[in-house]
Amino acid sequence: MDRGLSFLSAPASAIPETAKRLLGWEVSANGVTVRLTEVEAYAGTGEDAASHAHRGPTPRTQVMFGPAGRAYVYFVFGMHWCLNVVCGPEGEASAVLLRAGEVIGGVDVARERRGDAPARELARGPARLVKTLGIGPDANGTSMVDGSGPLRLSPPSRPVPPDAVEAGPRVGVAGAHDIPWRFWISGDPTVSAYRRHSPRKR
DNA sequence: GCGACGATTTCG
DNA sequence: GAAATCGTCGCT
Repeated sequence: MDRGLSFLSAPASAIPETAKRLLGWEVSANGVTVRLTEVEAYAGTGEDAASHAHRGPTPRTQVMFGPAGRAYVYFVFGMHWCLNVVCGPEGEASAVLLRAGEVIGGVDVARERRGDAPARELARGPARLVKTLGIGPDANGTSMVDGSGPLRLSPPSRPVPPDAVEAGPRVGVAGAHDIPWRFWISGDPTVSAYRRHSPRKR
């Protein structure tokens, strides 16, 4: 893996650092380019109660155990899709959830998919980001780094200074509130709002 | 086979 | 605050 992407394959224990380094990277698909402003790190089996891979591999999480640089796309709440970049060595599950970004290319195309929304809200939230990119379940398991799939991950046009990165608890997770594995660019208007997990009513 | 529960968004 | 809406996974 070239183009400065080798850090994606770092050991799963380094997943928070890997997530941080993805801020400012650009994701392109179907005519839209998004600059990542908010991400979350998820570790593998037994290490992270909030990770889909926490209890070991399942049919859904198979791709998380594969090589780094592939897309892990999952369905949530009966209506939304979310996109992760699979990280770590093959066999170890870890991934970075792409939570939000700034649309820096193809704003008109993004608007067609998202409807009339302020520019900063086009990719503000993981499901909105997926919709803006025009991808879906077909992208699950495809490479984001070799051009063979609809997605392409590229280095930042502008670097993000390390001191511009803030960290906090992940959004909407049921447990592991003590783990500050959500990272975002400080003060960026495209970063989504923090919401704590809300249990369903009986 | 069944049922509880989401790494969310949108509307009221 | 609460609904919408359905695939997944563990088994109450």
